[in-house]
Amino acid sequence: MSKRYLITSALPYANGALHLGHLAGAYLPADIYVRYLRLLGKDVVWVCGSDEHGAAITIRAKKEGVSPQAIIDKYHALNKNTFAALGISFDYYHRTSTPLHHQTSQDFFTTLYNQGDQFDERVIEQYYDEEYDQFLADRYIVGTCPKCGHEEAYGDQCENCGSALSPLELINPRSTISGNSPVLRETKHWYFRLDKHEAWLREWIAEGTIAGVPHHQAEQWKKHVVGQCLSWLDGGLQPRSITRDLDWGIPVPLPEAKGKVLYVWFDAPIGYISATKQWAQEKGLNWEDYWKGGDDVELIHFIGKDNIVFHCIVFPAMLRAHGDFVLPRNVPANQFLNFEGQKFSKSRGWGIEQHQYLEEFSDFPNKEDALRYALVRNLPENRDSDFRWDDFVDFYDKELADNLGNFVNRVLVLTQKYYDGVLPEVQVDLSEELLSVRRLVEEWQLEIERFSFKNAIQLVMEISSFGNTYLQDKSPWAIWKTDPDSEEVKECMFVSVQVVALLAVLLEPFLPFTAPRIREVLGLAPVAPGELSATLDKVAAGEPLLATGHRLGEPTVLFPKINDRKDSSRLEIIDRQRLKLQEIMEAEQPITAHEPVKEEIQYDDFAKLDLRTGTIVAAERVPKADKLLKLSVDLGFETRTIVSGIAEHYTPESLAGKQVVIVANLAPRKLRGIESQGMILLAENGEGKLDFVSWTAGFGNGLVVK
RNA sequence: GGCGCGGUAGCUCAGCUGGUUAGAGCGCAUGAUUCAUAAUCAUGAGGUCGGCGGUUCAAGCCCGCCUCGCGCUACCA
Repeated sequence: MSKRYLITSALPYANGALHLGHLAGAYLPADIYVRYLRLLGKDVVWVCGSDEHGAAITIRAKKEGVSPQAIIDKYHALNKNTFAALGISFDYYHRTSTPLHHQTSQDFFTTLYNQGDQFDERVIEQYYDEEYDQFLADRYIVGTCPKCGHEEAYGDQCENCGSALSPLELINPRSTISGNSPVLRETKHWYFRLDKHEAWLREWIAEGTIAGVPHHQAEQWKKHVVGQCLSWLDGGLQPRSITRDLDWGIPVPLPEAKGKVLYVWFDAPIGYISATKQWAQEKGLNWEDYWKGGDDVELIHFIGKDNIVFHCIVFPAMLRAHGDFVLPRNVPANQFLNFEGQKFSKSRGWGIEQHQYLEEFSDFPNKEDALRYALVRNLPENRDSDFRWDDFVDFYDKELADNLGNFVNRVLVLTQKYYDGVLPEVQVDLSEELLSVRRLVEEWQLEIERFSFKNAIQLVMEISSFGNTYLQDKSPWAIWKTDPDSEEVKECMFVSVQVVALLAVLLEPFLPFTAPRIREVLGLAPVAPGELSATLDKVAAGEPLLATGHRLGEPTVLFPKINDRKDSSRLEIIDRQRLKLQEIMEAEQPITAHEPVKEEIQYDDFAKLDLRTGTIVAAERVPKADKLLKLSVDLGFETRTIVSGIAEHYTPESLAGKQVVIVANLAPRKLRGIESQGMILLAENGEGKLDFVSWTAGFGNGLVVK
């Protein structure tokens, strides 16, 4: 029996939009993996959906004066549509507010409850709002933080100092519903006996075995995942409360639990199950084949690192407590993506949300794949990484346009020119010509199966690079000039076209918008499920992907460059983003205006510097450089040529006669082919403006500054 | 405070179980080339692998201490 793959991505919480960090964390990697599996013709289902319960949603609804239902409807639709627009190809995007999910969660609870030993009942004291006659969830209580004195700390956390709190710790607690001081009252809650699962969980995570029976290869899990889990287990597992006094959520299915709902963290992962049920129902399949198929099922959870403990400890414990369910074979959690060096922050406006990207880049060609590529190239697979617009531009221009796009284009153009787009007949041993490509493809497959998508996409680019190098080595254009019937040229073009055809398949998981366009210019239909298997076989056997006589389509530009001399429109889109960030930074400047003073040095360190007075006698722009000016500085005893990166701040004409201070003993350095013999001193303020360190005219050139 | 993960070329990052001269891309320098989206190709410069100490015939990879970043988690109740 062949394996079935059950893939999940963390359910987005339906009270807000998702930013690029979320996309890079749990959705894009999963999409790549799932598309890869489908290309291999595997039996795979990928589920996700909106997580729509919890106090945060009711509070937000109250604040905005709308119903919780309105909130979740809005964000469910937004997130679902945005994912779809970015090519995130879930098999099912469900939601936890559906009756099916409620029923599934209640059944799950009841099963555990009926076992008798999975839950504890505890009566605890909790704050109660007497005016509104209800218990207050942690988030409904504010008060003064005992650690930092912040007066608006929530019952679960102080947003000022970040410390985790319990409502009982707050000084002067008040209800956010009535504003009154709440009173303590007894209430009953149910606790999941996580502690009873500690032993097998440790073995499962550390060894990858369950009661000695192999389940997965523990060393294939990411280090930070295993590390954090073992750290948690070492701290000892405690029974965990799974119910809340709240009116928004899934009612606890017990007669004595009126007014109580399942804690959102309990029902959310069950959402994976209900989503699969719904999908299977609509497909006429049996959901249990995927969740209860034992060793035939590969369950993979894609999440961000904030969710590790939940998906590696709590949810597996729930699944095993329930019985029959499979456990995740791997949880390839990603770390966090930062944005231009800082964390995404909605309140600061720092970062960009997925839907916002699509809107603001609406005029950017191939914007979906441009974003996907920038993110894959920089996935936080093993540590936090950083999204920068500079990288976005570089990846797009240097790799997508110059390497990949240009390769495809030159192959197509040459083949059209020489053979009217029809593949010539050749005698060529592809397994020999494409030996290195074959190795790269094998490596590519291994990397994907190790969840190393960053490596995998770079291997694809190496194949494209191989193509460029191959073309350059053969230089068919040189041969063709004298011998248009050359066998060598035919072979070269035939082989090159095979590489393009291969790229179109390998790229599909990463660039699902571009891959079909390449197929189109090759005269092929979009790639079909399972086609990768056949492709890999052909590559291994040295058989062509496109045969002699195949007719290619007309070449088109896949990626028009951002830095394009004739068309600045794409650069303008990027520049608007840069400007936005600059404005945020400037608005915040006054608070963090000064740079920290550097490490202490000794007098001798200072004495090494030879600073001299000088006068700029001539200045001119450096050709082909936006920022550089070539300056001639009179030091009295000699005139130095100094290249300085100030062209964006000063015109050459304004500089002649300017008194400056230079570093006279700095090692010379060539910039844009001109040797710069020193460095001009300037100060830079918080807004990036510059000013010269100067001296009074007439005092003298070449004098030592100390 | 404890624990986990990370700190590798100017920048962004690879380096699987310790093994000869530490890798890639970008940037920079030099040269070649012109089919192509001013694209491509070759060559080169550049690293005390966060710091100190230790184990080993041999350490970026192992151990200890320190330091910085990210995260988890406590305590002083």
